Amino acid sequence: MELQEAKLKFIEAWGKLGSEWGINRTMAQVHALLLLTPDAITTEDIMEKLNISRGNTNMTLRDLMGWGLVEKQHRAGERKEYFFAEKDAWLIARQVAQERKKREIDPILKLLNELSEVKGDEKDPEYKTFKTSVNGISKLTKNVNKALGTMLKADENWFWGSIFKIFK
Amino acid sequence: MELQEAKLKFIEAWGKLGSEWGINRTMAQVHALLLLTPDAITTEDIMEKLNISRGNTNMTLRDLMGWGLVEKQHRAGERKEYFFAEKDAWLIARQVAQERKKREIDPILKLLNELSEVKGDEKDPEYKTFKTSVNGISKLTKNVNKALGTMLKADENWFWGSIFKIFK
DNA sequence: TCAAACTTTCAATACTTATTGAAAGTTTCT
DNA sequence: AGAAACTTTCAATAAGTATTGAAAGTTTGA
Repeated sequence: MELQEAKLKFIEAWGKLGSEWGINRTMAQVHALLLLTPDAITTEDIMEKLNISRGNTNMTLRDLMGWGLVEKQHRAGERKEYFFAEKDAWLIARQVAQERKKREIDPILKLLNELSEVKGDEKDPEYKTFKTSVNGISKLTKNVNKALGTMLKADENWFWGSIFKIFK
Repeated sequence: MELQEAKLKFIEAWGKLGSEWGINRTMAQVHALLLLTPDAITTEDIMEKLNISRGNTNMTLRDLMGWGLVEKQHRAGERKEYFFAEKDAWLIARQVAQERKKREIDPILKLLNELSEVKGDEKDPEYKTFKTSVNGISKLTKNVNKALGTMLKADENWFWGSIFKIFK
């Protein structure tokens, strides 16, 4: 496979994966492009390579910066802004996990806690089922969340060492 | 909070969470309803409670059965079909993880392997960056996938014991 | 202060995905 | 075989998301 073909395939696949996991396809593709590009590039470059509009490119870059996946670069004597992505896979995973934890897991946990408090008649099957389901999900989510929190605080070496040595 | 209000909130939140993670909102809501319902219920019941059409209900139930989250129940002397959901949080998480691994992670891993094979000039920065990014993502994905695979095979007790005791 | 160079915004529009509902299909009973 | 009871399909449509592009905004240097 040619390098150029491989790059296109990667960008396409990354976009698809993103959309399957609730991340805007364009956002994933711009990210992929920046991952594969050695130096920082301009909005113009991105528009051209991915065939997307200026507006879309601008908003997507803003989102990516919001996720901490992309940074701006100013160059002395130049008016244009340049963008580049962090290329370390572990740091990328960390940022994405952190962002989704904050935006999605934390709110649902808050609700699950409230729902766990709901009182009712222990003899009522509706109540018993509600409690069983909510408590089970709540407990599991809390544990997953705790694990995620620990990983987010941890550094790369700890992660590769402690976690993956469990799995052969 | 009242039980009925709590149930509605749970269904709504579950639907939202689902859609944020690329799972059809209705599918997540039907699943939530079944989780909260002690006994098996009919298509008609679901249509009524969630205000959705017969067609939508039917297709959603089919999907849920495809994910192994819901089962059909036949009752002697009855023509109608009844549906119910597995209520154990761990089993649910397992099924969802298994399904997404198969549909989404396995294909991307296959591609990453192919992309890792691409040869090029080690002095070309484009090639070097491509290699670094793809290899990093590939390695991380492989490890996560391996971990997931082990967990899927493992039983509940192993999971709660071995994994979560790492995190305080 | 002006205007060129560049960035940001957002209403309009295109695209994607979900949903409806009625017709077609199936099963079961008499 | 016929018809009632129920399920499935799928073309049409609605709803939800993403994208465009041109106008407005900003910054910089002469």
